Amino acid sequence: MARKPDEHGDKGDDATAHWQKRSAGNKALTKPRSRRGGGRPTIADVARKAGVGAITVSRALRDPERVSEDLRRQIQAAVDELGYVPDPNARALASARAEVFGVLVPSLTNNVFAEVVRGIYDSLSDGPFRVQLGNTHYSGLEEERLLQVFGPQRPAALIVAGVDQTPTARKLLESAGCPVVQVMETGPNPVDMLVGFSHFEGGRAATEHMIEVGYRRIGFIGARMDPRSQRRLAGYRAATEAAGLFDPRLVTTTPVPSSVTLGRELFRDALAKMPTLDGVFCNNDDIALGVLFECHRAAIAVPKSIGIVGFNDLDMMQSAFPSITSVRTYRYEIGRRSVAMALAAIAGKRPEQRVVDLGFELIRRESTAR
Amino acid sequence: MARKPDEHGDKGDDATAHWQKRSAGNKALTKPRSRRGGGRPTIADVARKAGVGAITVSRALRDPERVSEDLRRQIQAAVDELGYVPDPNARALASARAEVFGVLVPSLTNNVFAEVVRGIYDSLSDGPFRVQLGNTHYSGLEEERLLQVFGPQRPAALIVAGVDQTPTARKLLESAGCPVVQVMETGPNPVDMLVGFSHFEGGRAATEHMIEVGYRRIGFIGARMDPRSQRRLAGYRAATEAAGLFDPRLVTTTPVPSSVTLGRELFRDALAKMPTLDGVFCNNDDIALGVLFECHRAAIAVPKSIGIVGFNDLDMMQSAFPSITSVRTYRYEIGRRSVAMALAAIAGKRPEQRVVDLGFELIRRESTAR
DNA sequence: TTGTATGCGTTATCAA
DNA sequence: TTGATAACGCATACAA
Repeated sequence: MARKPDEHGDKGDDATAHWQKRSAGNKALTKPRSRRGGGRPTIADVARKAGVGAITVSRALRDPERVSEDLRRQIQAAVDELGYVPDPNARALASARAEVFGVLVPSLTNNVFAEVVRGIYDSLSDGPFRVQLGNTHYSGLEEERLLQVFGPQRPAALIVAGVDQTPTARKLLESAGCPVVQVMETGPNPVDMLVGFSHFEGGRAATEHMIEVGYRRIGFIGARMDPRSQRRLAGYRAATEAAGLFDPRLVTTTPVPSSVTLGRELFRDALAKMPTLDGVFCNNDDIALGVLFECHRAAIAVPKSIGIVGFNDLDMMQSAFPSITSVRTYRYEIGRRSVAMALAAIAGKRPEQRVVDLGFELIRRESTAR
Repeated sequence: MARKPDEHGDKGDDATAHWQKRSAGNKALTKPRSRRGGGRPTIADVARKAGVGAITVSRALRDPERVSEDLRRQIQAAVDELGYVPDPNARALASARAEVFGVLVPSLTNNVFAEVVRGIYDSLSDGPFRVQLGNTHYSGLEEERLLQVFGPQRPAALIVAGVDQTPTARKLLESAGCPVVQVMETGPNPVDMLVGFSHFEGGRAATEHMIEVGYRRIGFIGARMDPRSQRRLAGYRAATEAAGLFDPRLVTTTPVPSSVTLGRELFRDALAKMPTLDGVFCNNDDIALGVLFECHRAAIAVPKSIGIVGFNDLDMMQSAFPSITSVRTYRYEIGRRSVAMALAAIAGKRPEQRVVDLGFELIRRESTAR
């Protein structure tokens, strides 16, 4: 039952848009009273009304402490009456610094980064800072390009996902002239500040858990395989090798973007390649869910015949049947923390810890309850 | 197995950040050579190097047609050599128009809006426009506040989710002085332009399908219940009433944000309230998945004992076991289309159709295969 | 604590 | 087609 109506226009409206109408009668107003159509009040208007200098208004708005009680009140009254709002562009131009946080993430729809971004937004919604969000599509080149676009804007801070910037990107970050926070990972050489956790350790902990509860032919299934997934795989490998359980044929990966459906397919592949498989550590929760569904469909008992572990601990992991063991990470908190650190740096109080590891937690559930 | 390492600072680094170092030796350079530390090349530098006026450089960059072949080449050479990039803030100030799309969505993590946003970003990544994203948290007041913040920036266009703006918000949109596109819904009185689909018809189609295949005690389960969900519910009600099947006790809703876990709980509630339930139309796919999991857990046969229909058709619907019937919507395409319409309006070619209905499609799957 | 002069980098206006 | 001049709205530097 598809419903895709023909597109229909409005009844004959003239070609002029509502928002263009205003430019109609403005022709011969002789007075060179600004090119702007809007005629929004400026700081000068406020100053005049309050009977003070423009700079005093500017100060009263940005740093009330530095203006006497009296004037502050007069100015506030004038501001309210006129409905004055500072022009962020003029402000940025004059101060050589925009009240903007540049944020670069590899994906907008991947829930993991969406959570980080949400944390950033929530932390910034109070203050004067806007957010300039960029989608790198998991591409280093895109990242470079976006950094080049962000630069001229003179952002107040930069928050970027990951620690694997290209040399060019890294150089751009270092010369950005503002605090930089790398998020979602830990690593040895932060450009400036860093908040995240160890994907390697997360992968290792997940795998060790499976070994501990008795799984012996544990596969790794991973999609997209970005640097973070590579590190989870490395953690998996470290754990299986330590237990003498590693076998390259147990590893199934693809650069294809992750999805539940892909999880099903990869699991089928893995099983075909390695019929004795008795457990899988998945790249992420979508893949894990796909594995679970495929097990249902193929009537493979979970956790008895196959154990499953995911990564990130999305809400659905706890509700799945059986519920799925996963590595819980603190994405929202990472977003919040990154802003807090940047804000501190902007305020001149650089945080003592430039590297913050928020850790993770393995949540054991039915999918590995042997 | 939690791993939450103590936070550790860097080895004693002085309090000065890398990005502040540069301000060190700039003290007595006597020459009032700009307050800016960076000393990035300006349009004047390019003009000098190319031996032309600044305004010609400006024109050559924005509208090459209006500059002679010769000068254009010289200017381009100078630009490349100097690595000149226009300052967006200065540009915005001088032209009274920022190359920014303001985008307002109720949630950053809800996949539905994330897809719309992704469509918007992908459509805008080529051109000069930046995106200013705002999260309204499903609140009309937040929306007003964000609109007030966006206004002074003089955005080139505004894209907002939904058609239920408060009167104040609507006024702000109308007086924004730029094209406005409302997305995700259809409706009678667009502020300017509109692209979406009918949630009412989607809800009705889903319900009619369930009736058609033989379900008789069909419940509605809905979380969050934003205006779009309300319309889906209205569609459900229209269909059940038309068939003489409506009963208020079949409806289970909550303002609580949606999640898979919540889906399980609401389904339990619904079943307790109405043990004869034989099908549920869910608000969205997360809820539907929760219902499915709860059915598994309670050993309720799907689709035999209970039929399930979701909304939006996320990828996991096709992979679930059994696969879940859902109403497919075109979020990404809505995002792209909204940008295309805004861009056309900016270019002075307002699209003939100011209202675009992208429709939906009911995807029948195992969860309703009676 | 407050004000004056000036600059920020770019584009609109108008004339050539 | 090109250019000189004057905004654009605000903040810095410095003086009062």
